[in-house]
Amino acid sequence: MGNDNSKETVEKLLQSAKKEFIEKGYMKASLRNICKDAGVTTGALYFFFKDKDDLFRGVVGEPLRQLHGILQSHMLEEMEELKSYTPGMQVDLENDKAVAIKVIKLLFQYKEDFELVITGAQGSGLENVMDQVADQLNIHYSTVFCAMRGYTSKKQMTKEDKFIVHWMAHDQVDIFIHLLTHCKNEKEALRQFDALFGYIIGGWYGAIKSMKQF
Amino acid sequence: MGNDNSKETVEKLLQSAKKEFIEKGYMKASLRNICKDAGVTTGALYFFFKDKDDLFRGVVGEPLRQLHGILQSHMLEEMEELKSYTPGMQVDLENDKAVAIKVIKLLFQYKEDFELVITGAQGSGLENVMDQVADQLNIHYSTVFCAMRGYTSKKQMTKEDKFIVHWMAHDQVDIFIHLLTHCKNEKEALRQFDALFGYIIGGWYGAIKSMKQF
Amino acid sequence: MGNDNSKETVEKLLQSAKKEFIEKGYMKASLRNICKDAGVTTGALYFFFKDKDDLFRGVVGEPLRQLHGILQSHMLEEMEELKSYTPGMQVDLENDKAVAIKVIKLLFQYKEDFELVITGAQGSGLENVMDQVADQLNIHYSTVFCAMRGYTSKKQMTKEDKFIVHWMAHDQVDIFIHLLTHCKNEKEALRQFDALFGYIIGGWYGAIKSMKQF
Amino acid sequence: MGNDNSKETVEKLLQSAKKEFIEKGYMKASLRNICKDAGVTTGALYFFFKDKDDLFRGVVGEPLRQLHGILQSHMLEEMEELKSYTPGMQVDLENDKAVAIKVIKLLFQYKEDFELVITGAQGSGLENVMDQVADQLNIHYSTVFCAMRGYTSKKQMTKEDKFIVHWMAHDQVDIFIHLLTHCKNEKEALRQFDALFGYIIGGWYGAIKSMKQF
DNA sequence: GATGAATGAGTGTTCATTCAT
DNA sequence: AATGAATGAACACTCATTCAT
Repeated sequence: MGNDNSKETVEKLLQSAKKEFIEKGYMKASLRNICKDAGVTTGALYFFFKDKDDLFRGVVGEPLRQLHGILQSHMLEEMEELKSYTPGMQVDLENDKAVAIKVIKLLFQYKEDFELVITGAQGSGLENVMDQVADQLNIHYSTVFCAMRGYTSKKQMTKEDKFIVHWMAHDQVDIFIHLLTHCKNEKEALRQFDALFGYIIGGWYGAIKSMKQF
Repeated sequence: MGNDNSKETVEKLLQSAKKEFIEKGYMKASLRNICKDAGVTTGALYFFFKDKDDLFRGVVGEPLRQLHGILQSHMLEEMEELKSYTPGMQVDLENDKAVAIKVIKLLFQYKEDFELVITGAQGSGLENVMDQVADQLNIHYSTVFCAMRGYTSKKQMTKEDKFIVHWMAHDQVDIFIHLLTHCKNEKEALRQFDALFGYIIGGWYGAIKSMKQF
Repeated sequence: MGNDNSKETVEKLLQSAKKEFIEKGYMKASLRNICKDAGVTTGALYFFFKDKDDLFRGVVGEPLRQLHGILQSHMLEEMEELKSYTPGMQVDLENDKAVAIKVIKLLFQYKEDFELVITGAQGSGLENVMDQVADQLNIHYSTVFCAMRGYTSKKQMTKEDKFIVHWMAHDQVDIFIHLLTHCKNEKEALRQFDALFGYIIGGWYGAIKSMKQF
Repeated sequence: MGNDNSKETVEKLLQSAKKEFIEKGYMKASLRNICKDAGVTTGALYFFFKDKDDLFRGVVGEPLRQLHGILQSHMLEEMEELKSYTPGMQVDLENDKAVAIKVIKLLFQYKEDFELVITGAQGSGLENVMDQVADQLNIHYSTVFCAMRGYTSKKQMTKEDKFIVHWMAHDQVDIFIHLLTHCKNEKEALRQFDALFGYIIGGWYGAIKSMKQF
């Protein structure tokens, strides 16, 4: 079947590619260097990957898919819960915290890959992928925000509401990135996350308090 | 002196460079295109600018210098004030707010340039310049933090203290960036800043509250 | 025997190849594309065909062989007839016309294939195949020409004789090509052929008349 | 000014390019080979020529422009003449012959270049340029044809008229090509052209005679 | 102050073909 | 009869930079 060799080749290629992408970033990375390092010709690379972008996705795609999965399933759950939501009910932020912890664990499991996506994806098709995560979170936070305010539809959100929620979504992402890039391991990140979670909650109430219409 | 012509040439070059850098980002920008657009040969460019990086600095250097200046002088003032600081005194956050407003005004005065630095500097020597701003702010916030806590030396800061202060510095920068990229003009930015300032203050207290040793 | 599968594979390959060759021409056609379209690996292609050129011949070989056959058998007949030829005898051009009609019918029967040979064979071993047809016709027309002139041997032909005969052979081929590429079907081609046959006959006499030695 | 060197470089490049294009045809020609042969780097080539196609035009463009010029000015003259045309007047075919002779002279002046265009342009932007010449001639011959027939407008032409005129235009081009590729010099070509001119005139009348509506 | 020419290394990508299995 | 993997050379083209004039 030639299965052994082929898997090995792909694996080598992915390893060499990761090394090069991390070192130089997507744009400056050289496919020739990658192939040379993998001990393979460029033709072989193109047998397994459509193009440079596809190779990049080969390196970081799986972790991203998992991240997407966690967030997606969390949001589906939430949809279920909100069906039985009645105004005045307490919105459970602990659930959010649990998800965040899951995310942090994933981030550190694939530390190199996520760092690569964050700092080295420019020029690739994934250069805005973290913004997409922020957009996903934006939807989530909008829902929570409306629930807290007793809005029955997102259409009731004012421009200012939307702005602060959007900011929060972005900031949530930045917190994850900050933890990933400033903590040496998962354990430390989880410890620091407590304060950061306090920060974002405090921030939220602080922002709302300073908005006139309350 | 031929001063007229030379200034014109430099000006044209800077304009064309800005256009190209904004459109393509530092790395993908082509000096050839810039020269063609400026109606000038590459040799002329290299008479005025050392290399690609120097040209980039020529485009965004001045706004960055002004930003740096605002922050620097603010911090020098602060140093003066803190000399006469005695524990128990109220730390004036309103001063911070005033500086932030100055910064926002500057950001919108040179909107294109700062956006360029934020999104298109990768590959240039300025790719980390916003991190340097965060580092500057980090020093500032450390000082304030210590004052609030009654520390007499930064050496009294715990690891956790340092972490949250570092985060705040980064987040402050992100707030500026968020305002710049999400508000259509200075006026709107200043309006939204209120809530965001509330956010960061609230965040601060929220973070501190959640830290055990308090 | 596995005969069924193999025939299917070859058939698919030939179909896909024809599509690709027509679309891109011999040189720009990609064996990879052909195999992908045929749902087969390149190895399979190379089991049935020696190389790219052989594949091209696989597509257009049969029609070309038939064309060659028609012309060949026509020329053999002619050889027979000319054995019983005596000077002064009328040379029968109607026979030529009959052959031409056979050719036109064949051309339209395999319209795509012949168009492919005519416009897309460059780079392949068949790029000059229509010139070879012209050379075949050249022999034929030389014979007819000599008969008309009362020459007993082709050696009696002058340089000018040879030139005009050669031209006629080429032009005959061009007429076929013109009909193939400018008429939408066999029926229209046969109708237009009448005028074109008139043209070539008129041309012949016109050419001869303008040659001094007559 | 560097004028001397630059002109030399371009000249060398064009010479090497012509050699390579003639030998291999447009598609198979290698820019690398051309540069190597010219003793120049590929970058230098791209300083003078936009791309491969531009280089090809650099080689054969001038002759083509002259050919176009001859035909164009001839057709403008004709337009003038036809203004004073009255039905029944003799249409002067001698003028056509004079133009043809001019063309033949041009063809042999730039023999290599025209042969290149005819046989090696496939894949370049000039691959259909001889068809465009035929189209130019088509307009011309339509005019002459209508004059001969006493038509007052081209709209009176039947489908068959158009077909035969179109064929003649193509055949006229083929005659030029045939002379170029089968005669060793201008002198021989001009001599053979007489017979060929007789051929085309004879062909014309032969075609018309065989069309029913006369 | 500025030109125009040239460098030389580099880019991602594609190709027909081969061959062990 | 056919696969899947790999080769290795080639491709057109772009780049920042240099330098004599």
